[in-house]
Amino acid sequence: MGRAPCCDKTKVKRGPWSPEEDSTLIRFIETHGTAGNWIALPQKAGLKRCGKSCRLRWLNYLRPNIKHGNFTKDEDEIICTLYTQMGSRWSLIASNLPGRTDNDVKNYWNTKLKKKLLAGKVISLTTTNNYVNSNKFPEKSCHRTNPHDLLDSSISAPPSSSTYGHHHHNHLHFSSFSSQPQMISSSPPPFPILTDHMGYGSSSSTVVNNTHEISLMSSDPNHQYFSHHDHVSEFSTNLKNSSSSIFTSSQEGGSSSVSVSADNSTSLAMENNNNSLSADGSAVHEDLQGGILMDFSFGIGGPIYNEFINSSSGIWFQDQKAISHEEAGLSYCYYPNLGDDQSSSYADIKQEQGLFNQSVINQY
DNA sequence: AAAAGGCTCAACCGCTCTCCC
DNA sequence: AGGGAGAGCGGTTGAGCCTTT
Repeated sequence: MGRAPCCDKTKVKRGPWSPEEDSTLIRFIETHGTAGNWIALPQKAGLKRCGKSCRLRWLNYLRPNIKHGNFTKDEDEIICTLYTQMGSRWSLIASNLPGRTDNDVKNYWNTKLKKKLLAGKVISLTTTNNYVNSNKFPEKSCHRTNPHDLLDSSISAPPSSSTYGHHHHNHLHFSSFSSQPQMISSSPPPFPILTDHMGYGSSSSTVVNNTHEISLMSSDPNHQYFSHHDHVSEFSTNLKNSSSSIFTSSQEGGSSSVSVSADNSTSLAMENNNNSLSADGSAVHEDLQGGILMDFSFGIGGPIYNEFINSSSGIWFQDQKAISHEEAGLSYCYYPNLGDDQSSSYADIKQEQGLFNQSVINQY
């Protein structure tokens, strides 16, 4: 048995507010305040509205100093950071953004920011960030949301038995696809980590007519998209000649990717905020030693893609821990010939898994 | 030009929390 | 301590606008 409704739904107006209703509500509240009783307010104000509707209209639209639209990059970062810290607690998140309402932040997240995140265009997430006033954030009801909750996920490609500390051969075993995410290690990787705390973007590398193409998207508004065909062959050579190198995109919230052509040559794409300087990887791989391709931190990263075998997989790192796609909240594939249909992508990957293991892992 | 599909966001719903008697 | 009522919150909806075909 449910709770009694707050008002008679048949006797109150619903739907969009008219300018007249808005001005009536504004005038009343400016004169009398809410008196701490929204339920009684509409009758006193002469509005044929539910008290909850009045409250919502005032808080989300009519009260002074409300900002709408045009979220700034800083606001993006705050929202994303707080979301990872506390989950969808929109009112708390909004309380850290002057002039923003919980409804606005929620809508912005659901319609735009989540997509930006998927595209790798947002985020500088730092574990030390603490925008939250702890007084407003009672531990009692605190729930943290794992990044994988950020996004719908239907593919999991957990690198199940691999360890990333093996320096001689790369034991990236994608032994089975499981619906359960599997942590492959919880220890920090035993090698240097380059970190670009400013960078966030995305990258992809594909093979077209047996030629590697690398594309990058930068957070730099002047270099939103660029490609680095010129560096590919040189870098591919470096990659092939390195029997035990770690290739890291080394950025926070950025990404890296690899492509493998039919002749088993490879190319690597990386993104960070320094755009072209490290886009071909040359600036970041020289000092590193190890055995696998990876991406650190929160970003979309580490996908390994081979269009000839129609597969995609990879390893993600978050807070220097190896995690699966699903744990990273990134278990999707938007690669052209996998399509946006996540379920079919999963089927494709699953079907081609064995071939994928052979062709790709042998590169490292 | 029209239809279909996608997107946005204000508004609603129903639940939990908090306060007060 | 228990219960009722209002406030607050997050999830969801759907009308209207925009874009694509």
